Amino acid sequence: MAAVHPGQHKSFSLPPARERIDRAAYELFSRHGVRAVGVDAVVARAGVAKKTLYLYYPSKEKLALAFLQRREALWTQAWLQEGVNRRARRPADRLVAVFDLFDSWFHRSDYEACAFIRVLFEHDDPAHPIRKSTEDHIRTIRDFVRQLAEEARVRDPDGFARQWQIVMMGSIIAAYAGDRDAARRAKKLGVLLLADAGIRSRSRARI
Amino acid sequence: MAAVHPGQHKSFSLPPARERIDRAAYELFSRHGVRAVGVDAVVARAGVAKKTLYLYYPSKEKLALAFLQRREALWTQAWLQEGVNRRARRPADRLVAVFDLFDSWFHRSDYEACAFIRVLFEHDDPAHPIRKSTEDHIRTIRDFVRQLAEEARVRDPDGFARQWQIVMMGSIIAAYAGDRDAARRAKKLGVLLLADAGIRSRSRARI
DNA sequence: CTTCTGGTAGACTGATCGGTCTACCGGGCA
DNA sequence: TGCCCGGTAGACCGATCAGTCTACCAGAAG
Repeated sequence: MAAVHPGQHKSFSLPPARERIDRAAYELFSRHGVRAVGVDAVVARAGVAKKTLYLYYPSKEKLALAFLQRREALWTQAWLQEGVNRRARRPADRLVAVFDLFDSWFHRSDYEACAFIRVLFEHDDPAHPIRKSTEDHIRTIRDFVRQLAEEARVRDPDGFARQWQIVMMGSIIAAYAGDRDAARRAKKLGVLLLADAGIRSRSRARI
Repeated sequence: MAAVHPGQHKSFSLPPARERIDRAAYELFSRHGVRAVGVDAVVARAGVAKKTLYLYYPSKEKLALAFLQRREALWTQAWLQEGVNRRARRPADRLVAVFDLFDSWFHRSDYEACAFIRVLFEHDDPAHPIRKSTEDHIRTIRDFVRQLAEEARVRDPDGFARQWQIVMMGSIIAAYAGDRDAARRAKKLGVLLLADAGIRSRSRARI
């Protein structure tokens, strides 16, 4: 028994098998949802034996929860949060930059919409762990928006963040239903909201 | 062979069996979506033989399309459109009344969110007939909003309607994710939009 | 009376689901 | 050399899926 953690490879990285499973689950669940994708499809895409998947995850549900975690790491944090922080400095401009990011997202040919909303709709039982997890991840996004709102000295940061997120989610649906310019329309709404909150955003003139 | 239309009962009404099927499908598909509900569940709830369902509908897909039609009749027309027309007279006030209706909807204990959005997310293939149908029904709702926007003499009725629908759909998701006051927040957004379009709504003072 | 019709009850098919299990394999290490 | 271990390939299980089929039944019509 060597002094390595269980599940840890000798090269001090995750076993390639597990990483391939996580990646395959991410690609399939992001695009098609959890219900529509069977474990056989995940296993086939990962190029892995079924038993290997069940070595790392005791059930499909746990795999789905891990997928939602990964979605938060890759989408919410690495893409959305780092994206807006890179695009602007002032908090109000960072808020508006959300919709600039959305605009490029909506125009991707493989636009897959929001996995959290998609999986949220797959479970109508409010007590189901997967549903509660999606609500947590949606709340995390709102917390990020509220943080920016506080930095921008908005009057009611919580109410502002909830309104902002309504516009975010609504534009995601609109884009998925065919309106690829939904981000541009959402941006106008955002600028209106900021103006109403007494904040002047630099991006206003650019519309 | 009597002179009655095929499929028509002697009492000049739809056969009770078919009506029970449609009602059962409506209740189940509205709440849980199409994918999550099996035909056996529909049949059981309707108290009908499986063969009877397949007498009226050649496949589950056709049943789902009929359900979406019924949803438009009951939700879009009878509930939403007639509701706002009853609540207000001036077009701008009717627009705002959408969110008053939403508020009572969101606070129902059996709030089921929007079936069109739910079913839209169930099908990622843009060419799938069910997905195209949901997009049609979403467009129908937007047409209704645009009609009101035109009557309210809004500058860009199409753009306005698309923004209005972004707020509508976003609030539906927010409410489903736990924020039961989403309609109140959406109403504020709507009033902002109307004010920006140069329209003064009567409901502004009431917020 | 018989016959036709619209319906019921439910067995059945083949596919697919999540999940388990056996048998095997190859590289590193003692 | 031989063993352990992470992994593969894939058969298998019971449940459920959409959809079909047989057998039966009640009421109205001729």
